[in-house]
Amino acid sequence: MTPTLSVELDRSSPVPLYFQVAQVFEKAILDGQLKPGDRFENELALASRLSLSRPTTRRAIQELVDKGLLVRKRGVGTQVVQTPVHRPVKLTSLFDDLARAGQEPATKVLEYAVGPASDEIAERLNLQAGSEVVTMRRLRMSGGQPLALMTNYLPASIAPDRDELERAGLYQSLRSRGVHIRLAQQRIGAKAAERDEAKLLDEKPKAPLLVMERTAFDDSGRVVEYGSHAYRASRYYFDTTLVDR
Amino acid sequence: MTPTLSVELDRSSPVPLYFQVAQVFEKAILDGQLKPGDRFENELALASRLSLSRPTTRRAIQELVDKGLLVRKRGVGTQVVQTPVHRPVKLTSLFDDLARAGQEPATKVLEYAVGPASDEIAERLNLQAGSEVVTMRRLRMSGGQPLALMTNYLPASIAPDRDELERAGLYQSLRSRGVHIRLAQQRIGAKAAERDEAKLLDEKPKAPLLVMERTAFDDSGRVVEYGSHAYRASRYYFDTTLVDR
DNA sequence: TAGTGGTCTAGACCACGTA
DNA sequence: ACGTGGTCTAGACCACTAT
Repeated sequence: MTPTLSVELDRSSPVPLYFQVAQVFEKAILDGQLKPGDRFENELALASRLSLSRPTTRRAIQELVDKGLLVRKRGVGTQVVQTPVHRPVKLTSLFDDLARAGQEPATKVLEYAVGPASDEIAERLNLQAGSEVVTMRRLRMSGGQPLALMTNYLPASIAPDRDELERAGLYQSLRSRGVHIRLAQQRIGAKAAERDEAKLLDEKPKAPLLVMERTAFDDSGRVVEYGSHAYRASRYYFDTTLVDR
Repeated sequence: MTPTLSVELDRSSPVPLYFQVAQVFEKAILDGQLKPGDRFENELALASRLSLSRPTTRRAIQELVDKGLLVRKRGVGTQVVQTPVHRPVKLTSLFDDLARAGQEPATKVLEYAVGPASDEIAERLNLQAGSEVVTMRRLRMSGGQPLALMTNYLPASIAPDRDELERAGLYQSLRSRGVHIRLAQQRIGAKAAERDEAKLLDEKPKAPLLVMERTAFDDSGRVVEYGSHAYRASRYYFDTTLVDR
């Protein structure tokens, strides 16, 4: 039997109603109050029970479908997925991820340089050739061990200075400068470690590395950052959830 | 200047209006009719121009935001992203991807076995221990070269037979059996090739491989497939797009 | 203040799957 | 035939940003 969850809504809150509803059910699913395979209340019944319009209720449910917690089948109904996902994919940086997981990340800034962009970097950042660009190379540590070697390029106009970079992550620094990253294109692959990479990451030369290239955009659609990262294969992976809508 | 795109709608078509609208603008962006950085028509104007309601228009725009082609900024407007994404991430299999790219994939089925599931596989497929499971090991070729070594486990009740597997991809076979995959959880990492993997993939032992583990669910939330794939790092990568909503 | 996107309402009709 | 999700309408009010 599917339990009927009590949902308390705060209409004076700035948090959207659909989000409040989604949160309650997300928690119920992850807590196990709603079990894998359980039938979910249908939209109309739920809307009526919560005194909400159907579109608002529908949007709440859709949030959970997009997160991979619910599955809908036309003409049939909505059900809780058998193995609800553990880690939703979000638009955060590695630093944020680790900080949230309580891993106490630390960053060593190996290089921080300002200068005219090479043709390749100018193109990747969508800047005119020769524009001022900050190049940074950092070693991310976690649990006392090297985890990732990260090379990033940013337009000099928005790049955080070296001190700030040491304290916070790159993304956090950008946020505090009013730059809001809204979109990222990533390419994930693998390669063998070069000699210098291996040395920095405490791996053997030709050890397998997980590599990620990322281009990040702000809410005006401008390129904010291009990064090329290499992770120790033994210590990192990417989780993704794909939904067919 | 932002050109005003003419949009022809077919209200008798089974294709949703929001989708028809989204398609027209997606094509315009990818064709370059709408250029990176261009201001996009605002919702209300577009709705009125197309004689559509605002929610329908909004949904069309949202589709393109989710695909990483547009960026919206509250109080400001909507703009075309500087470097529109080339490959949207979809819920398809490698076979579908390659077929679409005209690479003429071919699959060699190395192993096809039916038998009781091990404890680990039973758990991954959310089946009772000892349930009948099909284990398949396949080598995917592309352009005459090995590309990926794929090991998959499926409940015997829905698994395609060996012949069908050779002809079509796994996902296409499942679709033709009425199994619709709606959700996939993926974990992407890297590792060094084992001796047997290296031999099959025409790589040296310890060569870097890109590995992906995937659990796929159907529209009832049941586990349909668990797969563990290894790709030659030199020949494959994953593209993903993340959007902050 | 004007213009934009973000949210919300209260209905409606249709398509699909199951019984 | 019935119940479900999928789509669509025609409005409304609010929050944020720039001028």
